[in-house]
Amino acid sequence: MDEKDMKILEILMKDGRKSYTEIAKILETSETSVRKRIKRMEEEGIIKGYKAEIDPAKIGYNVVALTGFDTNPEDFLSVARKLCEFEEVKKVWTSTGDHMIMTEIWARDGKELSEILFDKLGKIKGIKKICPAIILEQLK
Amino acid sequence: MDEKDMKILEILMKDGRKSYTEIAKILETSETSVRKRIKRMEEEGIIKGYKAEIDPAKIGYNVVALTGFDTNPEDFLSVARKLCEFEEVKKVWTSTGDHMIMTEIWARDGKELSEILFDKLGKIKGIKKICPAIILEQLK
DNA sequence: TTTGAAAATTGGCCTAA
DNA sequence: TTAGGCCAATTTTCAAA
Repeated sequence: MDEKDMKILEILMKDGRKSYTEIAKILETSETSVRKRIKRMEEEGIIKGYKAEIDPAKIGYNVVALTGFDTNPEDFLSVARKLCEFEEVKKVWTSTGDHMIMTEIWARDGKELSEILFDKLGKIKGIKKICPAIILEQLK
Repeated sequence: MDEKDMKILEILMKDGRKSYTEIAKILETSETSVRKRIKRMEEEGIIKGYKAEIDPAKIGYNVVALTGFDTNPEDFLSVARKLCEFEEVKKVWTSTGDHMIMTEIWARDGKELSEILFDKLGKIKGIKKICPAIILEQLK
């Protein structure tokens, strides 16, 4: 990890499809150098992958909620792992603060969110409290 | 937006660098069809962009915090916009729930997080309360 | 670092539904 | 009018020298 690696990452964080050639042009180096650095960073897990960013509302997911889950301490990890298995649950973090588990959940509308939270996820053993915060807008 | 578009999106959400050719092979269709659909979805803003996913800890950002901000109602939007300007603030959402503004903030260590939150961001006019939750692990 | 072949991208033009 | 087939030119990728 040097200066050059860092610059490559900055570029790829903004545009994950930028070609090796273009990156090389920006850094004033060779395509080979850039490619080998990226390959290495992928292998080392520095670059975990590449994702297309989708606008959920434009494909019918009009309700996205940051949702905290509180659990009994002993069920904490099993609940977190279980949450990962659901397609609707796009992100799962364990964290300090108000809630031990934080998630991002996509739903088509409020009714569907309610079903996901309270019918599907609410049945997971060990959950004591569900705290949804509906996202109004993603500014960044 | 039909079935085929949806399948393309699912693939690109998992691997944003997959080539048109490969996607076409998976869907058993032509490269042209895939390419034109992706172009259209990019133009319509369904696909907002492509991003490399970086492991923050592996590049020295050992402390990532989901941080809620409370503001006076009249300063709400200006604070949210201001937060977007900081390099350390990777994501900004406005939301219902406990906090009107939620963010994801990267720092090298606890000391740096403290400086970012209370020296830099804390000075933004209108902020009433800062509620950081340090991420222990991103499971999904 | 350079070189060259294979693969992917891109644009234009065309047809069919 | 739109989705997609076809072809040709260019660019990118990737491995070997």
